[in-house]
Amino acid sequence: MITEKVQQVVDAWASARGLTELPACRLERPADEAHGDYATPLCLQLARAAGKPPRVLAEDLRAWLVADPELADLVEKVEVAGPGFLNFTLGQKAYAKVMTDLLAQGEEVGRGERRPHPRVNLEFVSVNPNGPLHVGHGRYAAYGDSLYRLLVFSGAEVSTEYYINDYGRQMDRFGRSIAARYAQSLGVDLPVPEDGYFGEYVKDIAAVLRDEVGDQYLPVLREVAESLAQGQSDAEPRSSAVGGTAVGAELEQEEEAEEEETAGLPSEWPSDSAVEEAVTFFRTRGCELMLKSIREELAAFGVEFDCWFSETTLHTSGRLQQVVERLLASGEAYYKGDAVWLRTSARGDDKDRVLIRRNGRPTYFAADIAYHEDKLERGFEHLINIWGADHHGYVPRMMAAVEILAGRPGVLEVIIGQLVNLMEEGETRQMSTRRGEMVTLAELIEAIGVDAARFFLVMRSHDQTLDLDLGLARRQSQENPVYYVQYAHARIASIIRNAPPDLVAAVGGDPQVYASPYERNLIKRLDSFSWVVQEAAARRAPHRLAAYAQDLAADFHVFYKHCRVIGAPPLLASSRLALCLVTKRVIARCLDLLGVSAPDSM
RNA sequence: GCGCCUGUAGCUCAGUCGGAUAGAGCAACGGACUUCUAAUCCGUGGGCCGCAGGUUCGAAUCCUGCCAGGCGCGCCA
Repeated sequence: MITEKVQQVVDAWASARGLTELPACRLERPADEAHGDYATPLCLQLARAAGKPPRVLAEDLRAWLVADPELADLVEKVEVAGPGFLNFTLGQKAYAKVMTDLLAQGEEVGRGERRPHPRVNLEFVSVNPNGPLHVGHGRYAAYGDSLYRLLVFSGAEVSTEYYINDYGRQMDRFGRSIAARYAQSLGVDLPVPEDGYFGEYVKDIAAVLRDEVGDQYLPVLREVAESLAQGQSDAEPRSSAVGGTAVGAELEQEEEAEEEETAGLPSEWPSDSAVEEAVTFFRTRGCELMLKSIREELAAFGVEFDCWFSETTLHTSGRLQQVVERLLASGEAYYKGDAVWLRTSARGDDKDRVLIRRNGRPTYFAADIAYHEDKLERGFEHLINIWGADHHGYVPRMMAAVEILAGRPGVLEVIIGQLVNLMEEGETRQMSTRRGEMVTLAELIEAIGVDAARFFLVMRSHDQTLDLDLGLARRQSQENPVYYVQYAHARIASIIRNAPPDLVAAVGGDPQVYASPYERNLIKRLDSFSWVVQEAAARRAPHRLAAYAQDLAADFHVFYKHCRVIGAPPLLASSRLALCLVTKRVIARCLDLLGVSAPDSM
């Protein structure tokens, strides 16, 4: 509030002095209390352009600020300090005014003005439906969902989306793995393919499908098993690559690196129509079941999506072929060496990329282009994708592709989240969906609960790799800062419960008195909430909300220690209760934006 | 080799796109419950902001080079 007022006067002053190129007049909270409640280095920044010493500018501006009657009412004094800082000390009225303003905003305190444009599409998680969510995915789920809530609260129009990679060889392997477990459970020794999925969850899916179809697919799989037994002499074990730890990363992708392209099913399995049909069944149903479980797990984690988009539909609807044809027609794509390429190198990529392979099959990239075209056609004006750091090499080509589709740059924004480093009692632990070695999100939630897990996963910058030691997390969950914040909320709820009804009813109607530094610090913190929201949204940095919530809780706990509410003289009591009420609302909002509950008692 | 991210207290990390004496939590030590919830509060100790230059009134922040760690660089998905 003070910031806006000061900005007005500064603008007037600047235009009167003929100063343009004005940097934003930031009011900072100085570390040293001797420097007032707020300070700005504006004049230092302006000195060069103005051709005057900063202190001279500051004195001049100070005169303007002091002369403004409205500002003079709020600010006790303005001082020129140091090399040219302007320090503001707030007066009594400023605190009452801020509080009146915050109270009037009710539950919506801090919410930004609604901006219907640009319509934003936010895609995140998008885990392949061939295994359970692990904690790495959990980080993107927590981050993406908090970002979504934050963007909406800051005023943006946002829709969330999960892209289902339910097409391609990865899914075939998944289907064959389920088929093998299905056969095994019925007494047929059909081994899981070497490039298949070995996790226990595959057996669970197989058991469900066995209940669904009985032994319907057993004969055909028995034939497969016999055929494999005959020709197994040339099978050689593939070395098991061990990559980094993996969060959005799927190790299986590395392991297939040198593999030959094959059109249909992998070579070991006979490729007749009956086998294909069986595999299709297990793949399709397995994918559905896996997706269902992923969906339920995310919902339990507090994460829901507006749209679940299937990659397969891009292939079956013809959209993929159509977009490639359009790109060829416009000259953005071309034939070379029997393959179709896209001119991404003309738009910042290292080289052009293949859309349609020599063998006629489209690349994953081509499907992604069709997908993003679909997003644009659905009316989205800004596309945000959250990817793991292991996909950052893919960014330039996708940016180029969307630039071509949209006809202008800047439509696609890719946020790269760093990975989660899994540790077990200090030892690095490798993860692989294929081998079924992972710490699942469900495990983490079971160990420390949704609130602590979400807070932990989102409280650090997404640009920072995150170390997670499950054993340590379990032991230290009581130290999770989320409880510190929640406790402040519960304490306030308790005060409100214990307060006389007439006191609660009177809140907001009284003139307010805030004289102590504990009350004033809390008010200043609350006053900055809307700025924090806008800043966190603009920088795609929900972790700032976590930091803010901790600061706010700390300010409250100190206030609580020193300032009694119930039993204080009536005017003071209602003023303080108002402060409690606003604090409670802001804490609850912060926690909600982080997907964390705000309990009334602990 | 090239590209992206990171390097801040013993540990985990903030640091408001260049501001005043670099912050918090945990860990260590010492205090505070007869009062609205002690999951709290108060105090103490702890730092070549990876290293070296540069830009300027001013650098953890911007630029260059180096060092270290993570990730990536397919007609894989």
